[in-house]
Amino acid sequence: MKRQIANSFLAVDSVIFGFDGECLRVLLTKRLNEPYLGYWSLPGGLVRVDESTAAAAVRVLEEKTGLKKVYLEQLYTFSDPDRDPRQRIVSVAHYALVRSTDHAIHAGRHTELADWFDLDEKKKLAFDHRKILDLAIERVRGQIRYKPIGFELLPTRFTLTQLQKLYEAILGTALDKRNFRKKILAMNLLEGLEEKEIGVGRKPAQYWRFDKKKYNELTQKGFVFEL
Amino acid sequence: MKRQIANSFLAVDSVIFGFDGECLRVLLTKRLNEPYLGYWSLPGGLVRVDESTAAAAVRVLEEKTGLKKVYLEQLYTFSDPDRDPRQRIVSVAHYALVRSTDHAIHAGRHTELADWFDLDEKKKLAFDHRKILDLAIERVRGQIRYKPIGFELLPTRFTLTQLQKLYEAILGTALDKRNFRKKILAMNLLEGLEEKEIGVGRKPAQYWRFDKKKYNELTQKGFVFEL
DNA sequence: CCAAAAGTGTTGCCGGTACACCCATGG
DNA sequence: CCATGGGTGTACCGGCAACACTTTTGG
Repeated sequence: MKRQIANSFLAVDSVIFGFDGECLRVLLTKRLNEPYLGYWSLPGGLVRVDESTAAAAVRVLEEKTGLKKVYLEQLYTFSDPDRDPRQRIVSVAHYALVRSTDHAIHAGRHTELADWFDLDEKKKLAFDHRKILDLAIERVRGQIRYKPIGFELLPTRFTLTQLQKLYEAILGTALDKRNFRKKILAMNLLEGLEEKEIGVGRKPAQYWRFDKKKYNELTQKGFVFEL
Repeated sequence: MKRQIANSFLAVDSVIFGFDGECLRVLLTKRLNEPYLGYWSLPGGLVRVDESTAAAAVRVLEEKTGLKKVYLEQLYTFSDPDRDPRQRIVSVAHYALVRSTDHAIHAGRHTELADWFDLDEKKKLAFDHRKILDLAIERVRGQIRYKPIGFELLPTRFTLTQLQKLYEAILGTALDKRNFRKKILAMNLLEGLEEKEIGVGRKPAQYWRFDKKKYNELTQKGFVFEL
């Protein structure tokens, strides 16, 4: 009954987060086969025999979205023997943070039907993917407070208002503009750029850039990011 | 060359922490076979075909130490194709916190050579187990601050000094006695017991108990443990 | 000149930290 | 009566939260 080809045991599934300026979103793909035909699911694939799961996640992500060099981290390994009705498949779930939700989806459309979904649209997903997604959300909520991962979701050049909107979207709370700016600028991790917004019918905002090098230096000296 | 029996792909390795009253320690087992014959290694074993990795970790832990019902959590999945020189084995690492280091080791001795080691004894371990151990230490250091996992390492009845010693051992810093007590007692999660120490040549200390039920209630209301 | 978002300082409060002495017991 | 660790209160300081108005641009 259980046709267990060695490497079909191990899979990766990725929770790919993007930010549209207002909401945090996840990239889902529509299943074209049984089981769960027609359901939305997390993009994933089998791990090859001589590939680490991290490498597999990177590969699958590029296959589905065309994106390379995204922030990718292991989330949790799901191993309930019944999580796939066909046969046992252990899945090492990862989560990814990508900039520019637009770019990702175009590349994905070539192969499969993929789309971005709002997080609070509590759609029913294939397999145990709802559980995986919920865990990923919880993880991102936890990490955003004390790791500067938010910048992975924004263009390299961003305004403080964009950054604040992002934090508000992820944490689900409103933040005070002045306090937010004070705190984030006090860390000295943002480099102010000369350029400003143009063509907006209002006072143009300054652009900023996250100084990853400085962050790494400070971290080694015991500094901890916290917002 | 690669004799890949299906379920031999997946293993669990456990980092089992105990506390001896002074230092945090790990339980290691001595390898009786090649490769790494004679090296110390994390206790581990293969995952059975219809068993989740969590179940496998619980089973292996009981086989090696005789302990049941310990605090056990998934840590990370290690999947470098070359991590085992014989063949590819993906390992889902867990970490466990056990009370009473004495009890654990006796049960273990029946089957294999096992012993507790001080954390800063940077012994060379088999496979990538040093990496796993280091990650586990980091994880415990991070979690002890905002999850009440410390109590899993102490007897159910403990003194505040024991608790403080534990925190100092894990965090690697000295803590102020008065501030420590104030903060932990202010959370209202410790229940003071009538009994006191006996037979010590000094003022006897009061015993306390961690009220897990109250913790769960508070947590649901948004309370977060933090020390 | 109007609409829209950008940008900017001060104050009160709470919580964290620093710090030293008396107490109860066994031997 | 001595040694040992148990147990307790206060004062200062810094960081966090609350809060409203002026500025700059495009249309």
